Amino acid sequence: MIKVDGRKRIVKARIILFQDKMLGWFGVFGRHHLPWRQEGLSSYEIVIAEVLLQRTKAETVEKFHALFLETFPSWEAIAKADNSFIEQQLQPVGLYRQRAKRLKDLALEMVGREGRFPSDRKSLEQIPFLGQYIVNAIELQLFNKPRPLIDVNMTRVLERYFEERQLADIRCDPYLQSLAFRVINHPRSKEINWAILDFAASICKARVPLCTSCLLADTCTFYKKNLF
DNA sequence: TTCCCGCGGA
DNA sequence: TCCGCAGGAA
Repeated sequence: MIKVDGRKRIVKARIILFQDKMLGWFGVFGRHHLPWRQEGLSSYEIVIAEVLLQRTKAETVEKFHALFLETFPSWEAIAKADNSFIEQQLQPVGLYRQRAKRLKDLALEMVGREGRFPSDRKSLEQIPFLGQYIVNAIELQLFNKPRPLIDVNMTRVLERYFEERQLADIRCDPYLQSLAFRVINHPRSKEINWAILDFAASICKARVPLCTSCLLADTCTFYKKNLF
């Protein structure tokens, strides 16, 4: 590692090694079947998936999201539905009261915009329910820009393999933000993002990481420190 | 910083 | 039982 601006900067070769390993792993073990990763989805379908995925396991959303899209096929359908009905439909995935209210606000806004998302980041962040994560997800998936999907899972993987963050809030940590961007800044940005999320869910798990079946263990900071 | 919430795995 | 989960807003 090299010191830059008083902080250790991870060398490029280590980033490239991580990217290559992740892409290789993703080809074999990635969750390619997840419905919101298929080609040709509308912006509505993509954003609804992100809304449902908040603090909710992908496996849970997977079983639920087709039914939800059937019930609410468009922003208009949500915008004109009763709040109590939206709550009722969201109940199986939890966080249903908050989600229903915010989703309705978002739907009303999107009806006013005729379903089109603005392409600049500042305008996106003005729209209700669109925080840093979902804005990144929109830029990544709708506008094909390299953007990191920094959630607790990606954070855990990056902290274990590279180095721990400085701040409690992952959205405000400049080290984590810049590291994540370097890692996903690649022609196959979308796949690397998904690879890290899948890898976090099935190998680099929060409670019991499966280091013995991890292809990155030999170069992993966390593994070396804990000597599994 | 805290709350929101049901689900599934350990 | 308990813990953690593709976050955002107050």
